[in-house]
Amino acid sequence: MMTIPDTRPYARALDRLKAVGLRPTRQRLALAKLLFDGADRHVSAEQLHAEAVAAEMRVSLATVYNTLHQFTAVGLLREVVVESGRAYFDTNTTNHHHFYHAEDGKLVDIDHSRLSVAALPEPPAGTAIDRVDVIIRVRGHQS
Amino acid sequence: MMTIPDTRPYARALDRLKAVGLRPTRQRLALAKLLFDGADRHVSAEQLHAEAVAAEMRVSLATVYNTLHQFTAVGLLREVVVESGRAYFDTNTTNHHHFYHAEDGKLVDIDHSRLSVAALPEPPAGTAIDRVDVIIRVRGHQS
DNA sequence: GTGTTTGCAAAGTGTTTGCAATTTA
DNA sequence: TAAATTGCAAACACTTTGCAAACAC
Repeated sequence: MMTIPDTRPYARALDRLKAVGLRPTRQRLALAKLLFDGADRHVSAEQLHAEAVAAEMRVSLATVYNTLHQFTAVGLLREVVVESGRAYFDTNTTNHHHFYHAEDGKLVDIDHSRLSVAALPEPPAGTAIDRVDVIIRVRGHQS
Repeated sequence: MMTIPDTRPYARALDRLKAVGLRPTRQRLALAKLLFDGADRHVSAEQLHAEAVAAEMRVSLATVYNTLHQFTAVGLLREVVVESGRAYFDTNTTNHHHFYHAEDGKLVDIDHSRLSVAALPEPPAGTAIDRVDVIIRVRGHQS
């Protein structure tokens, strides 16, 4: 089955923004396009900003931060914490987990169906489970 | 069964340092005492520094950072990443997991035996699993 | 027009580093 | 005395904020 290429380059990004009720500003459209047109991805603010600059989209780093947080707040992105000192955002907002390769800062999704966390213990008194994150830290093999 | 109180307040800390081959300086002894004399705990550098200052132990924040990393390097501590922007260190170095309560920054251990991660998927080509971290994020109930 | 969003530069947070002075073995 | 360790202050990396100008509706 083939996909017909979209002739209006920002159409998809526009739809996404409309769907969540965020004003489709030039900057938000540009970032949404980078993030959502294509396969799922994991980005840091600096990375995304660099890409936007490389693609001649004029966006400030402050706006990239704001936008990533707004997108996260409305459920378009999910924040992944793997390293203190750098925030990653994941375009895959379904229930899933991650491999993390610290040496090169790369994340790889693990579908929820491929890993099961059995028998969750009772949370501390007065609290309820919000979400379960599994991070499998990996390293380059040595044989 | 009762424990006889230790009359030499730094004896345990001293033994720990000797065991891993770190010079027992005044600062390291003080921090080891705060960390290891008592139940397992989770601390950030700022927290530990504040405690040391409160206990009249003269230690600079830079030394607290250095010491936490040295202790981690020799296996006396384990770093727990739950929040970008703040590093936590855990005195429990056994294989276990965590509840994390973001609102008050508190961690609670989950013994390895109380939670099982079944059927780990194959790591990406060229990598091997280093360690598996499960973080269960919790929030104060609303009924 | 009115309220929202942006970009800049400044401020903030947590952490690391260079190096002279101090301490340990 | 030689080598390791400390503390300070400066530097750092990443992130957030205040506010005037620009933009969307």
